[in-house]
Amino acid sequence: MDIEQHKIPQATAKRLPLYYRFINNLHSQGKLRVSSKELSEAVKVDSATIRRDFSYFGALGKKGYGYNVEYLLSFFRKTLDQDEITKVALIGVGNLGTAFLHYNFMKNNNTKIEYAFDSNPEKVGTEIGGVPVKHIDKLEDIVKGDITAAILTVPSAAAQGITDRLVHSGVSGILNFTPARITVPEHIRVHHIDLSIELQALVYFLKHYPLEAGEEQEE
Amino acid sequence: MDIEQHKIPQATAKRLPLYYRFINNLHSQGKLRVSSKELSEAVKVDSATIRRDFSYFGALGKKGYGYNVEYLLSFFRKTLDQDEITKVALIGVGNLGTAFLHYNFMKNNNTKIEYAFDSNPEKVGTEIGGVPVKHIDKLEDIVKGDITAAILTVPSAAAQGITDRLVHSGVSGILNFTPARITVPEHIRVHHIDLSIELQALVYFLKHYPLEAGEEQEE
DNA sequence: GGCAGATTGTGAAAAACTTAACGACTATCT
DNA sequence: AGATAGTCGTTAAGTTTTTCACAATCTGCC
Repeated sequence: MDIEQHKIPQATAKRLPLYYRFINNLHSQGKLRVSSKELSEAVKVDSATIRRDFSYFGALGKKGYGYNVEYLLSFFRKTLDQDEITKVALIGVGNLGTAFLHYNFMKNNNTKIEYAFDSNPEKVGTEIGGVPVKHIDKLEDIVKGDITAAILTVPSAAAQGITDRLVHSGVSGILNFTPARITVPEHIRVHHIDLSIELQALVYFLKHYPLEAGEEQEE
Repeated sequence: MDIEQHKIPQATAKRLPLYYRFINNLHSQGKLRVSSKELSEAVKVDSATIRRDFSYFGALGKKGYGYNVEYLLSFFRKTLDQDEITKVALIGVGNLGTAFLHYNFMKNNNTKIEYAFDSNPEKVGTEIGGVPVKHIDKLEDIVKGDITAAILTVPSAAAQGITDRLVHSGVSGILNFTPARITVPEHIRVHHIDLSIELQALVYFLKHYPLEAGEEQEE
């Protein structure tokens, strides 16, 4: 089964959590069916792309009818949540880290932030958004063998050092919010999200790609 | 000149701010020249892609030599900063909003957050990261005609309402950090960044696309 | 039961993006 | 001066992603 999964395009994989959330919304609103066109308007993805994305998983809909929300939801739950919850650690309880901890993650979600780490003694020992804050010195002890992924919200000067310790403690993925581009062994996956770059890119697009009626938006 | 700019692929445009920052770093480290290979290792983008990206702007480098850091920097400054600074407003001074305000934006940057808005009377009137916090009721008065883009860091229930007010006040771009997919007229550009989806996508990739030696990383 | 209208799933084409490969050129070493 | 190693810009090939467009087929109504 894992072999076949490889046929799902990465672009599709990135949209799955988005679909999942909106289907969840529809379900809690009591909606029974939805068409690719409706969904398209809600998530801002072309309806043909949605149908194509869904089709990678087989025939989830019915012609002339659309998709059954209940069925779609249970399908996504099975596909995305897959067995067990992924345990995550968050490093760096500044403003950004705190924002993450307050996010209501467990809703519709296959991930749980188990621990946060910081070096500030005023924060260590407290609990934020239900997540205990540990001292950064304990990183290896606590993470080792138990945690799969890490969210990196430390100052960029500390990024590579903490990364090395995370890799050494066996995490397989890092969500890097620092401006530093961290270096990791080949088997570790890193996604970078850089707030400053996102803003600059938006501004560049505003200046150089003014939207005319009919042009579409992208992520 | 603006007409020709349209030939730059969007994928390239998104990488420009990243290149810009690293070239800046190199420059402040006193480095005089850099090759696409070196740069590739620093920013984690294939060296051929970098050469291709740069080439959209003409011949910036010298064969057998590489790129002159000083020249590259002045070129990017001209291209990205383009005349004047873009004025930005931030709506919602929660943890995420505060993180943004503390970001050192003006460094290497063509954008400035001029005002923040919130409804909390304890925050209104203060200044965070050098940015004055105004009451949300004043949004239209202050934004109108002066502000080009907005960063939306409000609770998702408020997202569409604030969006409508921003559009009405004449902003052309919105960086939306709420999980809601907002609806705007066609001439307004929206970039969505959804923290929860980023985490879920990372986890999905970890489970279904385990990295082997030789596979590459993407954003 | 039958028909009008709706909507999927997908083949095929187009578009967008990345990567490999190489000719042309530079710098430096001996 | 010639040899060597390094590097760009670009052509061409490859890959991935999006979009079009429509037959197949289901629903809902009469």
